[in-house]
Amino acid sequence: MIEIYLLEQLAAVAEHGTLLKAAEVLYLSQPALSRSMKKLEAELGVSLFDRDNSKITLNKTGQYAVEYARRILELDREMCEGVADFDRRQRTVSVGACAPFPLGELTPVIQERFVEMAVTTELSDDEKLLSGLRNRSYQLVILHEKPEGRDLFCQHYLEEKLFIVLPKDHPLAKRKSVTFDDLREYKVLLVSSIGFWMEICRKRLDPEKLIVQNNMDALLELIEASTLPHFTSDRIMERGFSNPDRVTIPIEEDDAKTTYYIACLNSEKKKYGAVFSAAREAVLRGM
Amino acid sequence: MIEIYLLEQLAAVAEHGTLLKAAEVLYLSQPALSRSMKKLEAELGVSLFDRDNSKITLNKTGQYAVEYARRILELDREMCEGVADFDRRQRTVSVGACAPFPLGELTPVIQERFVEMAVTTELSDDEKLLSGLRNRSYQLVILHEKPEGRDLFCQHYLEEKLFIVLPKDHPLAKRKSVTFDDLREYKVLLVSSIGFWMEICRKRLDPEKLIVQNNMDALLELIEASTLPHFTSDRIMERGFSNPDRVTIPIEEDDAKTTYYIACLNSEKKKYGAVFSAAREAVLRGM
DNA sequence: TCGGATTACGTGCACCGTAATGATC
DNA sequence: GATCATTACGGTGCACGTAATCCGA
Repeated sequence: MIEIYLLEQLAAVAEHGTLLKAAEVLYLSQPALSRSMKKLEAELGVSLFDRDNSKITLNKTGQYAVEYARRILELDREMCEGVADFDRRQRTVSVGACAPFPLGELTPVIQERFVEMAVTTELSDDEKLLSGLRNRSYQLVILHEKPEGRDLFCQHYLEEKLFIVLPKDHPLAKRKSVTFDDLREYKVLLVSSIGFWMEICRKRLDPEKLIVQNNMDALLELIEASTLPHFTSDRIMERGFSNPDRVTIPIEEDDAKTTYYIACLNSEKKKYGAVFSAAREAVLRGM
Repeated sequence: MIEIYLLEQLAAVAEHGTLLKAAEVLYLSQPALSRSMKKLEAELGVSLFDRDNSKITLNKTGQYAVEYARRILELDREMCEGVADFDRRQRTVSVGACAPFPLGELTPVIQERFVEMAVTTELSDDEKLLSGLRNRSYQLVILHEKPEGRDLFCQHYLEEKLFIVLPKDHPLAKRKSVTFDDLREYKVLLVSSIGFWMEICRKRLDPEKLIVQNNMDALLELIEASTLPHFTSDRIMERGFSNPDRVTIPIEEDDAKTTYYIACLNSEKKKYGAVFSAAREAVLRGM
């Protein structure tokens, strides 16, 4: 069998034309390369070069061999990366979600069931989440629309409903409820990592009026320091986050409430079954 | 990069289950294999086995790696054979023909133009000759039917006409010409290597009456020693083969005469151009 | 006690580099 | 005299084997 290092050297010679240049690139001496090429020819039982006593050039057979060499080298490289990648995936659960709240809820549930494994999380939109699920970039995803497809296992997770937080002297502060249209004329504080909610805000509010922070801490500072409106949700409030100096008003719109679904590949339903049931129980307990 | 010998060892371990068995098969000691597998894991940066202190079994990643290993090994093997095969083809012209006479004529013509190369010849039927031409098993073929296909270059070669050779006292000896039907009731001597003529004989004569020799010498002996009819052709007689003790009568049938064509792949027309023109000239000279 | 993996240690070969030689421009 | 391949020779790393150890049925 031909060893890889010989194929690497052959490929380098093919690429650089002379033994000298190839040897430089390979951090090797010409004699070593010269011998290697001879060895290669001996092992294959054919001559790969036309030797002109001061110049070697690949002959037809040599060119043919180089094609094989490149294919084998490519496969070898692919193996190195592929195996490492596969291994990493074996030890990590990648969770993708369309919104931060359900992700924050689900992550500890997963971690609890897969103590050995790393849990990585990511926000994205439903479409990318689904394709990522199918190409194994994600093992679990949280969506805000029930997905199609017999290859998927999907379970209802929880609901979330948006509220607006206003200073007490805000023109809308006395309202029982508001709509997105009511809010259109006001500036609103937002953090960028809110998943699909950002789309909703961009669509239903005036994009010019959105003051978006990349950093959660920055947002909290601004909430403290300013009197600008910002969003919250029933779920967040349940977790005890509220501000007695402000009023919190529900947004009465379909766009302001959503249902989350957890999904995985049907083929991995068994593996993640514990997560699904734990998630269901957690929701029931929380009610 | 992972060397081939490590992949071979991995594949053997995967195949035989234990290091011990695999080591035997590989003519290697267990320690060597043990180290190799560790080295492989180190180079890939992953663990491939579950080690149970007295038993190693491939884990998921290991199984995944084995798949790659097998693919790479297969490609490496394919390279060894493929390159040797390619080289052999570079140095040989394989000629296939449907009949021995034109093959015997053309072979020296080819050899003259490709002095460096080996010329191998083979008899077969038109169909196999054409498929062999297309899959590069033959570089040149001699057919008795003009082939279809834009990928082929084809040139008329020569005609051949069949005669029957009879003892002077044979019932048909006085005839100016005969048909296959006239010959049906008589035993006929044949040699097996006559290409497509054999099909004609089997179809037009009584197969039971054909006395087929595998060996040309055996045929010649029998021709001398017996008074059985046998075939010859205008072309063979031109070459001076005739027997004054016998009469030679033409067979007046379409099936008893044929036209030969030489063909090669269009893509190799340039390479074999000299053969085609030399063949044409030889035929003209011979008339 | 046997099957099977690992550790420890010494050895040889195969691949490498340096230096010299050859060949062509 | 450049450039580039090959031959010659001496060095070294690394893959190997042997022997010893460990562990579980």
